[in-house]
Amino acid sequence: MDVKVSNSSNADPGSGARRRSDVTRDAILTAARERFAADGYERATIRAIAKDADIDPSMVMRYYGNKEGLFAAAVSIDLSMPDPAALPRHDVGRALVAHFLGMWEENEVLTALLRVGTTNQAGAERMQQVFREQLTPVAQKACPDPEQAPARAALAAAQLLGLALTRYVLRFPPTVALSREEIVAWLAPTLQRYLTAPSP
Amino acid sequence: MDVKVSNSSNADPGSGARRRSDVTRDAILTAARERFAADGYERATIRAIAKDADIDPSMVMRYYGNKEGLFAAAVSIDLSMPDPAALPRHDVGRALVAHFLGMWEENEVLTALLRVGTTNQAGAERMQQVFREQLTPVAQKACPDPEQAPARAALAAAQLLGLALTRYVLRFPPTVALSREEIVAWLAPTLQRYLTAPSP
DNA sequence: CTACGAAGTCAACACTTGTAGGCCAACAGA
DNA sequence: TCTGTTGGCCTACAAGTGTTGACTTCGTAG
Repeated sequence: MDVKVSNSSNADPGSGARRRSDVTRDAILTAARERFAADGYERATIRAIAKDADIDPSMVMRYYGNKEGLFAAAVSIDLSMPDPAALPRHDVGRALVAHFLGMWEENEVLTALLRVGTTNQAGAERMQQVFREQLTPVAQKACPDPEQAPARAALAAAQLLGLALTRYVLRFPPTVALSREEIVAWLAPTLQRYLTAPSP
Repeated sequence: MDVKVSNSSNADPGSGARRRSDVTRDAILTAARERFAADGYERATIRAIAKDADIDPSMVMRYYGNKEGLFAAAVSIDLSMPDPAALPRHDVGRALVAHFLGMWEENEVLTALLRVGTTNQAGAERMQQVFREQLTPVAQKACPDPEQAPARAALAAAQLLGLALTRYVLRFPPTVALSREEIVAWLAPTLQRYLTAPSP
């Protein structure tokens, strides 16, 4: 229950006291991310994760308290959205789609969160939080009326998540077959309209 | 193993020999649909479904063989797409969005399939099949080059499934707050473009 | 070197899961 | 009425789950 806060991601060797166990902790997190991404919450068992990380299942409990704690620690998302002010307003749609495609392909955490979000309440809330905190600000800068930002961000999220769902989770063959350039070309005008066009 | 084919959904009282157990079979299917929609595949246990249907878990096994058999029997989807020929080509986007919204709100099976598809291989394949067989023909009639129909249908599916995901599964508040009319107004042009516009 | 705390191992727990098989009651045709 | 079939319930099992606590090993400060 009294799990100590990990600072393993804080790569500051000066102030942060690195513990001897940090390598194990990271191995657990890496294995957890893979399993959650591949199997979803229920089928990613602590035993399987521990086996992947080549440690004892009880270590997972010791370091992360319980399965939910492990999930929370494993899935911390930073969409690293570009500074909205720096985005060209007339091309924000294209920039967003390209950015998201890159994020999604280099980072399995997003797939993990999407898989878990559909089955697990905590996962769904985490997903909400990520998009609210990280996508809405962009919408706020881009759209004509700031009050509409949440709705416009939600529309954009629907399009982006739908693409991720069909491409990286359900793996619809035609969607997988599309090149990144084609996807950008098709989706950019959609995002552009959701974010900047006047309300229909 | 030798599960007999249910004809409970075939409401032909003349030829189809109705069995005494059909009411139980239907109760099981109804409960299964609810549980799969609410909990996904893993967390929808046979015991819970049986309890909802007010029968013994072993009945589920007897009638549907195993859990996968139950899922297959419970989730049979008919999007009942309107005849593509009857659709006005210039307004196919609006018609599609409206149709899908109606389908999704009256039929929890779609939510069940979406939830299960993200965790379960069989679910993902079933989902693929549904969209391939039922959405692609519409795209074929609507789009300029029939060869592009799968890709265009996939783009439309991404947008529609993304909306369903954020509205009915993840329940993003801004998406839930949108009225059906607003959703149609926003998404119709997108679908229209994905299906009918020239390739970008 | 020694002692102490951290890191890691092992075995077990309480529980849930899908699934199997035996048993009894209700029905239908003779 | 008797008999074979169908519908239904109960108990049980083997496997797998998250989780716990006691034990051993290791690294290091004194």
